[in-house]
Amino acid sequence: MPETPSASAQPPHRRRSASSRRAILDASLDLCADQGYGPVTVEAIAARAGVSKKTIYRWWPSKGAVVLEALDDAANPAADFPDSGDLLEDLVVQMEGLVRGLFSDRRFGPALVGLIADTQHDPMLARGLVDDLFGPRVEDARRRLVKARDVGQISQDADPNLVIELLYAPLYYRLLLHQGDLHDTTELRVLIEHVMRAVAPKT
Amino acid sequence: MPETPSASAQPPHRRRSASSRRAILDASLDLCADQGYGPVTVEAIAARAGVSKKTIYRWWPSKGAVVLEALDDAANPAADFPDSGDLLEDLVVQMEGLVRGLFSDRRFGPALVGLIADTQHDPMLARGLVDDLFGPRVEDARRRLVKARDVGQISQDADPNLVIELLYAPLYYRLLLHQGDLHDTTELRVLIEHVMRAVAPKT
Amino acid sequence: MPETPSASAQPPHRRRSASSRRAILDASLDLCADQGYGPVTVEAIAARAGVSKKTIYRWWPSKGAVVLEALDDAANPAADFPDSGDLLEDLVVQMEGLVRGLFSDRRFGPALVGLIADTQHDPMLARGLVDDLFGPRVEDARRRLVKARDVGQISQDADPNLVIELLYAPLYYRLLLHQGDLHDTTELRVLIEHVMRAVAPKT
Amino acid sequence: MPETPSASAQPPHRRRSASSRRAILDASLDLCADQGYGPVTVEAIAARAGVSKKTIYRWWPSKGAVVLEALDDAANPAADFPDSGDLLEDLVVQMEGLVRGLFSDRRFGPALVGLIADTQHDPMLARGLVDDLFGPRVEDARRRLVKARDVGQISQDADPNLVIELLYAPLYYRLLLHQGDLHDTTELRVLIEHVMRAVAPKT
DNA sequence: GTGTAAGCGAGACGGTACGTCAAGTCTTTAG
DNA sequence: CTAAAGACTTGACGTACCGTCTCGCTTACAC
Repeated sequence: MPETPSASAQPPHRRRSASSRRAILDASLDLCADQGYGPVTVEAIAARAGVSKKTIYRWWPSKGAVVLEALDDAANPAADFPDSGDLLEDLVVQMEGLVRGLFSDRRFGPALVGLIADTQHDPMLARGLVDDLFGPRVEDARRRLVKARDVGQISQDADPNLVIELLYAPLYYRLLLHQGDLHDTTELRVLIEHVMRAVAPKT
Repeated sequence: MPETPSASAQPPHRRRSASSRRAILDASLDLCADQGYGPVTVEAIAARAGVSKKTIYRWWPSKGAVVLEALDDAANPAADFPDSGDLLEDLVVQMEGLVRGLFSDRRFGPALVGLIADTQHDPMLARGLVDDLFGPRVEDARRRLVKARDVGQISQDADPNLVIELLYAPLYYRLLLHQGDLHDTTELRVLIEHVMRAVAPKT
Repeated sequence: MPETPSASAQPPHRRRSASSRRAILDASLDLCADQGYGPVTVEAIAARAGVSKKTIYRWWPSKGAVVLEALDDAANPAADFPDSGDLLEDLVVQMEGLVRGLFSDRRFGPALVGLIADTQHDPMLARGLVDDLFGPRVEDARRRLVKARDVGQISQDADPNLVIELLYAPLYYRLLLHQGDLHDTTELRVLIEHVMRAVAPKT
Repeated sequence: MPETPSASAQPPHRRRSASSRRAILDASLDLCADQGYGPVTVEAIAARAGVSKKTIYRWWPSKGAVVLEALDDAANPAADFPDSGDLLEDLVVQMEGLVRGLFSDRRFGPALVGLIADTQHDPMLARGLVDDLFGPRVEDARRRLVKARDVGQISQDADPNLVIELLYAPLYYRLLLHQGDLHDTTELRVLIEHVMRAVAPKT
């Protein structure tokens, strides 16, 4: 019997410092909160994290990549899409959580906006943003909507992707142009109700 | 009243060069088209416009202000919101024009996205963007929607501002995240129809 | 009749700052005196001169070029080779001055030694050192020796270049290997007398 | 007393790798030959020797110390000063050997020059250079000259140290300033003859 | 008409940050 | 315990732009 039968050895990096990584990710979001994304520099992240620039450049290609990983890392815990059976209430709950993160936590909103801007001239970063940060979360929402459609809560014709855009795009629109609005839950509920009306099942 | 007889109170600069201004605005958009907004520098704008940096800094406080004025300048001609009486068709026409500008003309989309990003750490620029570029155009749309509501084409309860967001936010959402999609007019029409259904007048 | 007939206009740089140049040259020698040539950095020169690094790199290709110009600049005043008719006394006077500069002024010796070292991997700098710094001074000495030979003070067979090496090489030898010796004038005179004996005219 | 029975009191390091040492010394001279002393780095030496940087730093304090040991090691075999009774011919033979090493072997000249430069800000290295590399060889020469003086081949007044400087300083002078000259044996013989004339015994 | 003062091109300047390189230290893994 | 591998902090490298600041030149206005 061969030892370690299915074990495949792949030590890609040897001994990367977990504490440095943590400090860098934390520092990057803290600085975004303080000054906004734009003025943040790799130099400043390194200084605040108590880390050398080289260590940052060893593991990330750019400031954007650091912030992206930091956001992904920070957002992970709040991942799962609720599923109580009541689509409208589930959407309210999920989007309220998102809004809280984007608008209230000064660490997330500015960071995300700046990141989006950087993707305009950094295709790799754009890939990362869409695939790693937005992708899984959009997929969660899509699954929830497909399920709702299957049980007849929304119209058979409704395109989940379009619904997602109708729901979430206004959030980002406000985040970008009126940084800090939409604290009001009522407003959010009104938005969702409108979208639900647009895709209501045909009687 | 003979005060300020012939003075029309606008001699702010006495001998500003119109040709330099043109060259600068053109150069800024051209460079945005070539490389995206981020990598564009005042230095490069000056060089391409055949102008000294000093001349740029004399009239604009930052690269963002230049690009903002350039966009405003370029977008002005295509301003007026159509009003044929048929709201849906008017929206289709107007939004198709907008989409064409944002997605097809490589000079506008990237410039606008980068501009939005810069507003995150430049409040003056944010004011300028909302007041000068978006403001008048949103107001046009709002007026058209109020009129449609008055004649009963959409529900009395419908909030024009919310409708505007439902319509336009998805455009910007795609512009930012999937730079280049939504060439398809059909897709655009589907979006508008959904929103119209959300605010359809109650029978 | 043409005005300013032979005047040729050639403004190579426009408005180079003389005060920055002075500050940079002074700072470079001061730092050499403090720490020796090796540890001196362009960064430190810039900081001490109150000047930006860019200003240094605009006018000089390397630290070595700065120090070379600084040395040349500082040594210029003491240029002329004495000529009293008495070769031996002239040599004593001239070499004493040189020794004083190289061994006593902490700014010159270390700077020169480090410069020589850098020439080993910088051919441009080597050219500059030989042509600009050593060249004119060696030529002065050569002329004095040729004159002495013409009037029969040294042998007709004596090669001025060899005499120069016999005289000056020991100085540099000590400078490099026993940094700081040879304060003693007597010792210097003994050296010169030996060399004079080697090239004494044949009776 | 049976303590430390066969110990000959030299276990400073218990298991130093002789092959690593050889590889490091060789690599350091090879790199000096390729690029000159200045640009050589400990990193590059380690890489070329197939050795970790730590191993170099464990046994040597600096790049200079490595190169010094490498030079000493390489030069040792050719050490002994010839003594045929004819001082002039002995000098020619010895100095020709030296010149061959310094000027013809691209490994030695540049390495030595760079080393000398480093001594200007590294007193320990200066000690090592004078004591280990130059010291024994100068002492050899001094002994030969004292012997020549004792048998009346040179003047009783001649200071061996001064003679050494008159002979060897021009070599280093040329090595430093005209890297690569003096291949010509005739020139060398002329130099020696001049010095001999300077210290010829009085009638 | 002719100063004269502004706009203008050019570009040097003091800075900040870039992304890279090497120094010298330290830790982990293998022998 | 030594050695390789290589991650780490530090600090300088040489470059790119920033935004400010003279320079002369041209040019439109006010005398």
